[in-house]
Amino acid sequence: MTDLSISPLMILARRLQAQAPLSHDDLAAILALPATVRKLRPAAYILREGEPPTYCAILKSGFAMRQKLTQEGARQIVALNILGDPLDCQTLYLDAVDHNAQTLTAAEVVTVPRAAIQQLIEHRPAIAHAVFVNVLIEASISREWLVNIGRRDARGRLAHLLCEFAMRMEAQGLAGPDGYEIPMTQEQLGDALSLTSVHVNRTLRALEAEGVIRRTGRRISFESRTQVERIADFSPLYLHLDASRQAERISA
Amino acid sequence: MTDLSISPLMILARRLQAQAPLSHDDLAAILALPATVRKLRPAAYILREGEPPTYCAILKSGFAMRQKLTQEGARQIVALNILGDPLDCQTLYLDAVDHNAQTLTAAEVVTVPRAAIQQLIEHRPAIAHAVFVNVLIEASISREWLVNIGRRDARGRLAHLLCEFAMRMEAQGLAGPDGYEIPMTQEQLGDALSLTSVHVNRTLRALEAEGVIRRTGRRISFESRTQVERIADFSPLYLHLDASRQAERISA
DNA sequence: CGTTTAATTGAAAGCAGTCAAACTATGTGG
DNA sequence: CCACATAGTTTGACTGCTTTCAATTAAACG
Repeated sequence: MTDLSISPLMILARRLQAQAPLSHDDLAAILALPATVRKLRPAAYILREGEPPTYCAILKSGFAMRQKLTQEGARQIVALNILGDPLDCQTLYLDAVDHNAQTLTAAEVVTVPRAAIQQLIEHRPAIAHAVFVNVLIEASISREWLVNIGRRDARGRLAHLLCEFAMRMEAQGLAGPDGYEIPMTQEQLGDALSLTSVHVNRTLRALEAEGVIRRTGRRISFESRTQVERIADFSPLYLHLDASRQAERISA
Repeated sequence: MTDLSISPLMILARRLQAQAPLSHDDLAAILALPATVRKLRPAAYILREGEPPTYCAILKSGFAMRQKLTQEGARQIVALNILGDPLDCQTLYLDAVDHNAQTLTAAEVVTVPRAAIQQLIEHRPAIAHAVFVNVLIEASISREWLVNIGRRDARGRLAHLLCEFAMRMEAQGLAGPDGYEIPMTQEQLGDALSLTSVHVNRTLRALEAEGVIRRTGRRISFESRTQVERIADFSPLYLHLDASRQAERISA
């Protein structure tokens, strides 16, 4: 956790190392990547649907989302991203970006040319493995989101998002027992959950009134984590955190 | 299209070749994989949530789906698979299967040990590339499904599925201008679209009454493809078929 | 401070769900 | 070849969760 002199590429290295054990050579290769850091304001676009992918961005600070818009202008948030998440491994080998990526908060992004990442993957199996795992976990999360939006009512759906976010934040050391600040408006929560902001509001207050969560501004904490997880029908298998934790232990 | 003597692994080879140009050596390596063919009856499980992944299955004939169940027993179908689709590249590098895979119809599946595929990927960049593309396209489809379920009403949602399925079937040569037979009951359609079978029925009949689709049993054909695509807000970018087509042209 | 954005609340409307029943197709055994 | 069973489709009436519309309050920001 020394910080100022740290290479921005350490963010990427840490994430990949969490997914597969990397050799010193692998690490060195990652740290030798050409990288630039960009500071972004809230709601800034990182990727736009339809454009050809040219670089890969990793979130160094702040929060981001991926979203798609329908013809009628309705927005569906299809993923949330936090510290260390790569933002366009999802189009690493595709010829067009199929969704938009946008910051939720002010954020810093480490940018690496796509070709450089591709080369790394081609020559270093361990890195290929780690990137692969990252992509697979994201895919798993979006399957769970389908279940969440498709098969749970507003209460369960919201509770599920709160549980997922808590667990992912905790895995990055960004949340503790006192909860976390959720980096989105109730309207954005609605866009992620396919609810209106009005109903998100009512549902949040209902969970609060039930006494299972507490809120202070956008800070969420759990009065009874177990209760919320039961309401959410939450089982964390789909996050595949064990794999990461195991790899972390190995490489630690 | 010579058929009887054909190796079941040609199914896999064709699919991968459609995603990235493969050398003769790559092809030979694929065809040398240890493979077994299994015949499955309708509704047979191919993968179960929670079990450790041990092999990779490719659909040789028939149709399959991936689904997850909630605690309350509601089912959400999160993906549909047709000829040539690999069924568990989604857990190729994960330690637990996070969803169920099940046949829709009678089907044949080519089964390859996971370790063998992993080795191939490690030693052959072109194959790694092709498998990666497959996984990324699946992820893209599930993002579009999130939009579909989250942001379109029953009419648009159903129309969208009909368009997507038509296009994917056509890409595999399984559907022509006379439409295609959709390999699922209205209840299963409902499980894929987050609708009840009752409402799927009403919506299908409405589309038929509108005069934009025709139905004979489970055979669907389009009276006006353009109209249906407009209703569905369908734009095929997310299927990333261009990449496949390009690669096919190159390798043809 | 004034202005804008976000959160909150109430009342009414609507899309899809639920429940229940009839109808059709398919398949099986006698 | 028919009677029966089973699975799937179709239809109607009613209910309800969520949306829509509208207005108010609170918070954030320059």
